[in-house]
Amino acid sequence: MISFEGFRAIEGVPIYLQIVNHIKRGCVAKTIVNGDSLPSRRYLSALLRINPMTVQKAFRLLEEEGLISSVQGSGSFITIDNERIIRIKAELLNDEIRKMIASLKQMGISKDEAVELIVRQWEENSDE
Amino acid sequence: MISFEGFRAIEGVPIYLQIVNHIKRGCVAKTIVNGDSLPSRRYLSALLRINPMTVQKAFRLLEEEGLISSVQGSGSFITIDNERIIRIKAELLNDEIRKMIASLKQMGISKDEAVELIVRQWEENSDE
DNA sequence: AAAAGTGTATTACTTATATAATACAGTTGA
DNA sequence: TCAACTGTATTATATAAGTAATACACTTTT
Repeated sequence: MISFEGFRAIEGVPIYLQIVNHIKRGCVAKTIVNGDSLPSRRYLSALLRINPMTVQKAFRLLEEEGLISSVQGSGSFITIDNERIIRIKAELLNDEIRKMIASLKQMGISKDEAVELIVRQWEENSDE
Repeated sequence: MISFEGFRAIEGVPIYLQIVNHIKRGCVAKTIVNGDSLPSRRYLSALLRINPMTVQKAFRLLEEEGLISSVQGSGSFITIDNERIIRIKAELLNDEIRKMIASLKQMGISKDEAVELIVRQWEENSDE
């Protein structure tokens, strides 16, 4: 069963998208693998204290992308292969880093400054 | 007059927030300084091809934060001091880097991998 | 003075996000 | 069998984001 232990909602980002990203990032990190079962919509909505329909929206998107498969009465499970994971990894990494670099450049930060700040902050947020 | 030449709308982020951030980041980068005048709401809305009320919302937020001052009939201009800029810089940098690190950690990326990816991508997006 | 520019305010509409309450259909397991 | 779980569907409501049209007050410029 896929875990949502470390899941922390971020304000300003739609929760259904955060659920989608949680799954995608887990696949990239190999903490989620093909065949893994997902918690039920009702269970997850109770765990995250959100509406079942919000979970349903996230699961529907994942199903439309072909990352999960759902069976009425039974449940949902991961359906993904390595080739797909590699593409998702590249896509997520590129988006995330590109946005941050664009932002820091707009702030007049140099490459070396950026690396310095990132290295310093990498350890700091270990426990939060 | 503050320039919006390099302004590129990012999908998924409210435009009024992007305008607010454009001003804040410009202040941090010192490309925008105290006393600079802003384009009028109507002019900027035409330039960015968005509704004047969307620009108004961004300007209202900036005014509520005390970063700009508006005079009816005349225009709007930047009102900010160095102490404020330092605080905004720390705030923006921290938020941006923290979010990226959190995301990359969820993807199982190591610190060294992250630095490598960022350094490589830093030059690549110079001309986009 | 008057036109043309400024900021500001109001109302209405569309879409997205999230919640809420039900209902129905299929599977599992005691 | 049947209760308890699954996924799925519908309808309604609330808030935020963004667009749209219009109006008014003020300042600048001619």
